Amino acid sequence: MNITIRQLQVFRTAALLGSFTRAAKHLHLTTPAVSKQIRKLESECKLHLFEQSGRCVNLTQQGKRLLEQAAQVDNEMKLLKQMVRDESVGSEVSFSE
Amino acid sequence: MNITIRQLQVFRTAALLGSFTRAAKHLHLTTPAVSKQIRKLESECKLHLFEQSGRCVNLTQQGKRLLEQAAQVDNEMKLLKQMVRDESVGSEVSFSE
DNA sequence: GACGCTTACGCTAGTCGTAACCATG
DNA sequence: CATGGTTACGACTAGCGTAAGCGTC
Repeated sequence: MNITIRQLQVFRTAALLGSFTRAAKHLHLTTPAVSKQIRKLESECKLHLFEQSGRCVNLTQQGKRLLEQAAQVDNEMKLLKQMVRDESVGSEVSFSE
Repeated sequence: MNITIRQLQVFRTAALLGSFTRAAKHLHLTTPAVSKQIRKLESECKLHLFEQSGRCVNLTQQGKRLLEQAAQVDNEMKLLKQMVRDESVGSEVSFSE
């Protein structure tokens, strides 16, 4: 069970946008990259996250639950990065990113 | 600013055990691996995390603050993994890990 | 036939271990 | 001189892009 922040980030984007292609554009990636990250996450979790109905993808029930929890993790991670940013401003030159 | 779960995990272990070598043993890694992860995390955050006093390492003030926030992230991540584990048990065979 | 997800293949970057090095007690 | 952190180097894995394939409208 090796879940990465990156996988959750890609998963969340795809879930919220309802499309791998749109998620890819939003993250400045390609569709295959998104597809593979999702697939890897699914194999790590041993869960079906998306259901392909026609030409668009929808979250499964398990996917929805994971999405909620992933949002929590993402939120804490955002707080951490914000804190890091505040700290580094006080001590040395902060390079814009 | 590309911070990974892995880096935070290694950082937390090293901080709590007060030693890179002990952290390495605890995580089934080698000392250089731990040292490099910490160093990479420091360069990503642009923060000094550890202060080497003699032959043992101690957290700086910034390090202590990061440790607290890292614990929050780790906690949410643990909840996520727990949730995943519960879900996958209900749907298919769960391989022990 | 256009759009969207998937698979195959190659490349680059990240991660780890072994070995050698340096500093401290 | 024993212990602990760092640097150098090589091997392995992961992540991404391009190209080609397949199904749906």
